[in-house]
Amino acid sequence: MFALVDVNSFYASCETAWRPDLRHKPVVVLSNNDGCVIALSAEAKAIGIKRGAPYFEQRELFRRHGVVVFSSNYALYGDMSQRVMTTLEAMCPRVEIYSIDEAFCDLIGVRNCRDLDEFGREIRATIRQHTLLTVGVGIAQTKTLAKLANHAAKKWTKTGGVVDLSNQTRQRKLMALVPVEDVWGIGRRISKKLEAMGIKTALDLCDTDIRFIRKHFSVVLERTVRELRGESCLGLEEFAPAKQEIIYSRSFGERVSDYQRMREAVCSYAARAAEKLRSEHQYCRYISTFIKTSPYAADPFYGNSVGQRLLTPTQDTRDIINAAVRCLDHIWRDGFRYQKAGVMLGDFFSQGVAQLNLFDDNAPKPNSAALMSVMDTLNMKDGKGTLYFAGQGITQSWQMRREMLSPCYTTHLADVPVARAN
DNA sequence: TCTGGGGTCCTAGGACCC
DNA sequence: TCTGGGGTCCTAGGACCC
Repeated sequence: MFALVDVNSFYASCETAWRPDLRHKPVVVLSNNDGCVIALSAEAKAIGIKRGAPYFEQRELFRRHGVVVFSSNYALYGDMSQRVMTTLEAMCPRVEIYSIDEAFCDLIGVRNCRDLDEFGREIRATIRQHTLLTVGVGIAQTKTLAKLANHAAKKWTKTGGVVDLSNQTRQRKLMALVPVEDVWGIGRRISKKLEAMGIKTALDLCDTDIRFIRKHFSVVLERTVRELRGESCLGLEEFAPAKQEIIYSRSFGERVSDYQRMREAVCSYAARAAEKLRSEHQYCRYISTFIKTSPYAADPFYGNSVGQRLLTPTQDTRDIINAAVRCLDHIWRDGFRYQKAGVMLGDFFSQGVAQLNLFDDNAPKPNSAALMSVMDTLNMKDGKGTLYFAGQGITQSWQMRREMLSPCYTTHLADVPVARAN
């Protein structure tokens, strides 16, 4: 038995938790670079603002309705997330953190001594008490059904935010009401195809012959159908498997047209990616760089990527910057207004030296581990960027926009204003 | 003027081997 | 007239998730 617990309007709720004056007001949070809307409070949803819509298109609507707008503040959301997960881990024997705002809980054991619905309500009350955040709880035999139950808990307020869907008659009753595109694992493309086949509700999908699904779709959808029928195919993954790749990419605050500035950005992104790699205790052998212009702009599109395989796995920022810049030099073209770049690391090893190679012009550097550890320690201590490489540049005019950033209430207390004039 | 970022899994197709 | 079969590995691209 699984419970899916997720926070309502997570990013927006993190912002209002620290601003009681904003309760019951329409609040939205923007993506990086203040690009589009990624989170909305209930009041903002009621106005008809859409998730994913570009900010600049809706600015007028926001102004008319007095919508309060925030840039995303991941330092705050990450810390609030940890508080929610810690509470869950104290209440449930096994927890899988599925994303920044949701977790699956294993209810085996709990089921023997507690009423599940009542337990769900206790989770909800405790998290609210600890964090001021409100969660929805869905309970069922499979992850996909638990997701469905959670969906129902959010949609129908009279459930009080908790739905126990372990009863099969209730499962079928609910599935008949849920459009197939709302099922976990069914995206836009597959729901279109299913609807064209006359499969419109979750119940239609549940009752479709498994051989038919297998013939027209992949094993992924087959699993979803089995899970809707109560056959558990996806287990609880309490310990996250090691990552297979690490990506660092950002849109630029303003378009980049000259090579020097692009090189600065790529060096910085490479350094960030290398930092993440070391925090995962991994070494990589594959490094790639991509750059692209805006797909929405009227001017001709250019996007390209190229990768390079090293002879020896590394976690040294200098190696990674070198490789990323060599890749950039392969794909750079003058005369475009670039919107975004990124650096990807792959082909991971848990130890550095696989085998020393006679022909490696990029051989392991002496004292590399000590140098990297000094850099990481310094940079962790006082936010980011105390110590950096010359190639990353000083002015960094390509940095992303975050014009409506809230204070990092829980992690950098010095930033929090005592009183706010407004 | 202005449209996010970071991941995973699966499949098809090509290269290569015997 | 007629030109095999089976396997692995790798990569790119599609689809999905939050």
